[in-house]
Amino acid sequence: MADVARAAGVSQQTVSRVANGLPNVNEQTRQRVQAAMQELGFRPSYAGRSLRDGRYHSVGLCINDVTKFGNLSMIDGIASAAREHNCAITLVEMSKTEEFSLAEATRRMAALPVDGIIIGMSRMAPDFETFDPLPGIGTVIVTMYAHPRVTTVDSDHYGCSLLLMDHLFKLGHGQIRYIGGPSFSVDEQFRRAGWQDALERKHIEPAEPLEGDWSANSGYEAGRYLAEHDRTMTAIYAANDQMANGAIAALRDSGLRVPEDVSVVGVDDSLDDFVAHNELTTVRFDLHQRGREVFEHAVPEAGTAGKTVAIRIPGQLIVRHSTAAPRA
Amino acid sequence: MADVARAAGVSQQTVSRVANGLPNVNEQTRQRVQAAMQELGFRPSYAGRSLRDGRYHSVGLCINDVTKFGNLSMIDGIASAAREHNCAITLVEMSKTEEFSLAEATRRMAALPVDGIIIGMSRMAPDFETFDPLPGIGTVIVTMYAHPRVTTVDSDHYGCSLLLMDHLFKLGHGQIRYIGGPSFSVDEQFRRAGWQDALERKHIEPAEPLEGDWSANSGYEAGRYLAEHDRTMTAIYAANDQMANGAIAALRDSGLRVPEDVSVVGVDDSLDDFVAHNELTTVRFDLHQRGREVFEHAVPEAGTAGKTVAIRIPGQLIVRHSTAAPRA
DNA sequence: AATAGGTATGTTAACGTACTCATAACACAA
DNA sequence: TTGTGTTATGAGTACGTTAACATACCTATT
Repeated sequence: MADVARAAGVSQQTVSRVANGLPNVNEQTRQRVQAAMQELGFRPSYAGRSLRDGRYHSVGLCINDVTKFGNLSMIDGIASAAREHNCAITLVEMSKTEEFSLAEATRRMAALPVDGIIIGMSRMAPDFETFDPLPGIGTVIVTMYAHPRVTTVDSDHYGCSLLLMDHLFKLGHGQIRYIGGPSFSVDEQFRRAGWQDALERKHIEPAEPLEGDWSANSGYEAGRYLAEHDRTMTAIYAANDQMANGAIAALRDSGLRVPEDVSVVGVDDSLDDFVAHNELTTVRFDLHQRGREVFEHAVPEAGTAGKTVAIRIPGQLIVRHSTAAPRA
Repeated sequence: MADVARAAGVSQQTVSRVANGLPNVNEQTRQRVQAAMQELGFRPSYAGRSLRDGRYHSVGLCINDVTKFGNLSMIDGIASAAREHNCAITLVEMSKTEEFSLAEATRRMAALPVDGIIIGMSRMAPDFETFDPLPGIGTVIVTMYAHPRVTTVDSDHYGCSLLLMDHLFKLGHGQIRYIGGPSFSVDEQFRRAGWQDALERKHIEPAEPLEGDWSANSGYEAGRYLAEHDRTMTAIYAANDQMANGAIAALRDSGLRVPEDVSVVGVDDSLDDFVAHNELTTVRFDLHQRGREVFEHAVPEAGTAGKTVAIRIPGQLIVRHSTAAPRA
């Protein structure tokens, strides 16, 4: 910047004014400075600016595995919210093997150019209870668990189960079999709790839940098992669409029709790109809204700052043709 | 930092030494400083550090739509390469609507804390030919097109077609129908060129290619059309697995067996999570290797810097059970 | 006793920016 | 003429860090 100033025969301050498009610069001077900038290939220094005004215009996002559907949708939602605020995302992917703790994640993120910290907690962190956010920087954890000192935001992974169960109950189903994700997953824990509570509210003893790994193949195996072992089954709730899709394939391979013999529902509404004529009844989450909530609590504009809240964004039931009334 | 120094009764420099774990600090002093840091909640300033040593430890990534398979895999691959170098990713998602130009993308990225710039060019930019990278910062474009002044890296979207066509030729197929992605897509352009060249090398006039939008539904429609209009067809090459999956469903709905009546191949190896018993013959790309190449050319370590290259990373043929010899 | 080599610590400077305040020139009204 | 306001520009400063150099002291060797 000093070089540009010298080349244009003005002060550094005038260069700054031109660079930022501020008023009160003579038109001739402006052109002279711009020519000098061009000449010297001047680019304002991000570090200098940030040091000066204390903002980075970027929000930190720490997740463990980019490719999981939940995390991908997180990036997408936050990216669009960030763009609306003219912000970038500073992404750190934690090693998949390494032990994940909130303290460690926070420590890593705090060393980066971020105005706020977002941590995706897809499995319970060992230090969740005791965790204290760093003072002076907005912190949001994306998870269903509430925390007394940190704002948490998530899609409502409990409520989605209630929506689906209610839909199945209204069709006339009683017992509903459950195919869950891996038990360490927070999403799984809440989706499953919703299933269980919904049944218990109707005084139905929940039948043994099955555990998959979110993949279609694991859903297939579970579906196969149920088709062979549960003759009275009329409905399956798979905790995501991928497993639901696998379960449907298994039922059909076992000679059962969907939905005439067995109804199947999933969660996420993630099949459209992969499966033709997607007929699965599911719950769709508004991931952009979640992204916006997460972003705005992590980087509070003047005034928004403040107390710890726990935000749960409801999903929307999408009824297609994988559900019907049970056989008489 | 000055506050910490005052509280601990030492100089700023000593605080710096403690913060960075440098030697030559008395054990007692170290503890005193650390106590003061704890007390005051000291965190080193990213801006100060960057200003001092001119590095950001982050690489910029500019893409248009996070959710597309190609872009997601880009994030994943680069994230793992970045982590190996103890780097973060500064992600900017360009508006999906806004006109995309390399100059604009570069301008945006250059204003961020990045040691290198990576631009995903999934469709041809209007200024590709005339584009000049900013001097002083490593720039890589992820695309199949080569550029005289910029390093470009991509999975080999041309070669994958040759692999698949060769596989089908060896099984005894002649004419092979093509279901492509949208024609503005760079990946599509090269996959299609590979299909066409492979046929022409065998002196087979390529039959009219069909255009989809990468989704399973578009593959279904194309498959349906082919089943009805091409009685002699023995093989379909769909430019991604999702469309291939749709095409297979269409063929079966039309009473054709896969692979007995028609062989089908795709690209990406992306179905595993979504489809049980995935039987599709396809090409898998090593996205982590691509990520590593991209990263290392964007942020050249001392010595690696230099000339413009064009790197094409070959895919690997995965033969499953959607392909067989044609009917006699 | 003088010198050399190590260890612990402090001082200075520079990285690039933009705010605040000061100054200068000029126009216009009283 | 004097005062008042506007516009264009410059000077000074502070943001937080760390390399390089300087100093002080202590120990071991000659």
